[in-house]
Amino acid sequence: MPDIKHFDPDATLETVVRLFWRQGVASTGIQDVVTATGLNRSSLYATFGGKQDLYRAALGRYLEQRSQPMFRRLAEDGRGLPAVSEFFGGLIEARCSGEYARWGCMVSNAHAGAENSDPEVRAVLDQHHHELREAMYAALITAETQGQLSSGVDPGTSADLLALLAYGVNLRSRAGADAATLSRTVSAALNSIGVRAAA
Amino acid sequence: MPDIKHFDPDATLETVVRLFWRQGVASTGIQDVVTATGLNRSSLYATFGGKQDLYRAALGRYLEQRSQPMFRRLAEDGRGLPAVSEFFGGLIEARCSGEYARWGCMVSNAHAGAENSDPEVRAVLDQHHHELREAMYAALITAETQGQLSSGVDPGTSADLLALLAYGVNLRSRAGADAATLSRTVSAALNSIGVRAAA
DNA sequence: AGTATCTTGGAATTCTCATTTCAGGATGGC
DNA sequence: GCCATCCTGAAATGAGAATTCCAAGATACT
Repeated sequence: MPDIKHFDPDATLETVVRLFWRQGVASTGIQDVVTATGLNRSSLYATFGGKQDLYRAALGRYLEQRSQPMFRRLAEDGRGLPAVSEFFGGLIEARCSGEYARWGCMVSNAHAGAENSDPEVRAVLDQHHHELREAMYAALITAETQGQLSSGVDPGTSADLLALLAYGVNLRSRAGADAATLSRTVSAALNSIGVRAAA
Repeated sequence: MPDIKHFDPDATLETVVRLFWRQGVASTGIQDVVTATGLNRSSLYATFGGKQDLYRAALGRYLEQRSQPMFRRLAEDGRGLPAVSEFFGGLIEARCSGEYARWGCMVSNAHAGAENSDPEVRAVLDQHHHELREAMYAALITAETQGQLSSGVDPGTSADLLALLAYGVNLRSRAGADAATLSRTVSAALNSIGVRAAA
C-alpha cells in the first residue's frame, strides 16, 4: 500500500555530512542541502526531521564511518608504535590533501563552534574523544608489551598527549598547515615516546 | 562643531570580543551586540561598520590584548623550560576555570568555523600561529642555551609540537576537558623535551 | 483496476537577521 | 544664542532563513 522511498537516505546523508563537515552547521542552509542532494524539502523533513536532527545524524555518520574505522585499525593493529605512526600519517594525508583537504575533522570543528551547546552533540564529542584516547592507549600498551616504549614513559599519559596532538593537527590543517611540517612534528613526538619509531 | 562620541569604543569592543569568543560569529546577532553593549544600532554601524568588520576588529583586539601579551611573556622570559611550563599552566587555568572557562581560544575557534573563509581572518590566524610558534621557539632556544634540553631535541620541531599541543588544549577545553588531566599531559610533553621541567 | 498510503514538488508561511533611513536631540565653536 | 555637525533612537526595509502545507503523482497490495 505505501509508496516506497525514491532515494537512498544513506547516500543523501553522506552528501549532508560533507556539507556540514566543510562549512559547519551555521553557514549551511537547508537550501544548500536541497541543492546538493537534489531531493525535495518535504522528503528531507519527512526523512530526517529538522536541521538540527539532520546535523546530529550527519555527525553520527561521520563518527561511525570516518572516525571509528580509523580508531579500530589503530587499536587492533598489533605492531605498536608503527601503528600509531601510520595512524598519524593517514590523518595528515587526509587533512592536507585530496578531496577533504582543509576541511579539518567534523568532530573537532564541532568543538569550536556553537554546535557543542547541544547536549546530544556534546555527547558525541565526548564519545569521540574517549574512543580516540582508548585506541591510542591500546596501541601504546601493545607497544609497551613489545618493549618499544622508552623507560619512564606512561602509556596513559602518552595516549592523552597524542590524542591532543591529533586535535591540533585537525585544527591547524583547516588553516592550511603544511603536511611535511605536521609529519615532522608528529614524528618528533613519537620519537620522544619510543625507543625507535617508524616513519 | 561636531558632537562627540557618547560611549567608549574600546570598552564596547571588549564586550563584543566576549560575545564572539563565546558564541562564535554565526550564532551572535547584531541584536545580541546591541543588547550586550547597551548602545544603539546606528552607533554600532557608524563606528565599526558591518558585522564582519566588527568581528574582524574583535578578533584583532583578542589577538593584541589576550594572545600577544602571553606570547611576549613566554618569549622574553629568560628561564627557558620553566617559562614554557608556566605558559601552559596559565593557559590551562584560563581555559578551564574562571570567567572564560570552556570558551576555548577565540583564534582557535575561528580555525574550525566558517570564519576562516575570510582572507583577513585567515591572515590573523596565520599571524597568531606564527607568533605562538616563534615565542615557543625563543623560549626553547633559551632553554637550550641553559642546557635544559635533552640531547637530540630540536628546538624548532619542539616548538611546532608545543604549539600544536596548545591548540589541542584550546579545543578540548571547550568540551570541558579536565584541567588536571591537561596539566599532566603537558607536563609529560615537557619532560620528554627537557632534562628536568618544573611543574 | 481500485484504493489507501506514502512520496514529491513547489508555493506559502512565519521568522529572524543585517542593514538603512530619518527625524529629533545633543554638542561645541562662533 | 546660533548652527553645522555628529549622535541617538526606533522604526522600516529587504533578503534569506527554517519549516509547513497541499495538491498531484507514484506505489503495491487486494
